[in-house]
Amino acid sequence: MFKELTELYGHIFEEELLEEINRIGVIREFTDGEKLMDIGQYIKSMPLLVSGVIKVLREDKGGNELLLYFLHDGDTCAMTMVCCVGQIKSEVRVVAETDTKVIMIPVAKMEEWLTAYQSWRNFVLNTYHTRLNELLDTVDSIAFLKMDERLLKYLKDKIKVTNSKVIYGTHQEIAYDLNTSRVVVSRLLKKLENMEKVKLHRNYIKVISL
DNA sequence: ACATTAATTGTGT
DNA sequence: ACACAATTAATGT
Repeated sequence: MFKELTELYGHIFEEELLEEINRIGVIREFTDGEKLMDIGQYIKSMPLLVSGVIKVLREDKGGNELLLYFLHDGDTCAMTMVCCVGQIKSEVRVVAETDTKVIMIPVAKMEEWLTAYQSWRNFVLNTYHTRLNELLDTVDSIAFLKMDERLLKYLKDKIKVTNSKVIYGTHQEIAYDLNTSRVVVSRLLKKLENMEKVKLHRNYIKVISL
């Protein structure tokens, strides 16, 4: 675990802190589709992503899900940090998008480090900042973009976080993330295929260019 | 290898 | 949005 730790976070945290994370943190693995945390839950530890992709979702009264943003290695959940400090219930659902490995840090420690380590404080503030920007981005996209543009953004994001030109999953799953119907997604994807931007297959999509 | 079935994707209204 | 058609993958024989 220490090797992965230094590779990912070595440039951000000082030696001393890395060692403490190594000592305190617990590795946990989640498989595709597994929930790391759900709406209404209290949070007792915060995850540091080591590998894989996680998505953060919001749910409306009707049970419809909406994708807020993706997280990948080197990220952590900004919501978690706020929630655990205030002992507040989670407002979001967090689901493993691919098989994922995380380091769990107990709340108490993460608060302690906040005052003890400059680099930790910066890290927390930084991720909070970038997450907020991501969030504003998706707010914009929902408010101002039409479905076809939202889908495009979704595909781009997914390529970025997974580092792969191939997107696995069904049209239905994409529809859930975007909170629309499967038919709409299928039609738009078909258009993109005709424009030679993607190649469609059952259960996966190859991206040619966006 | 073939037939059957289930799941995913495509299309017209 | 719905219904149905077409296609593909998975499974059993």
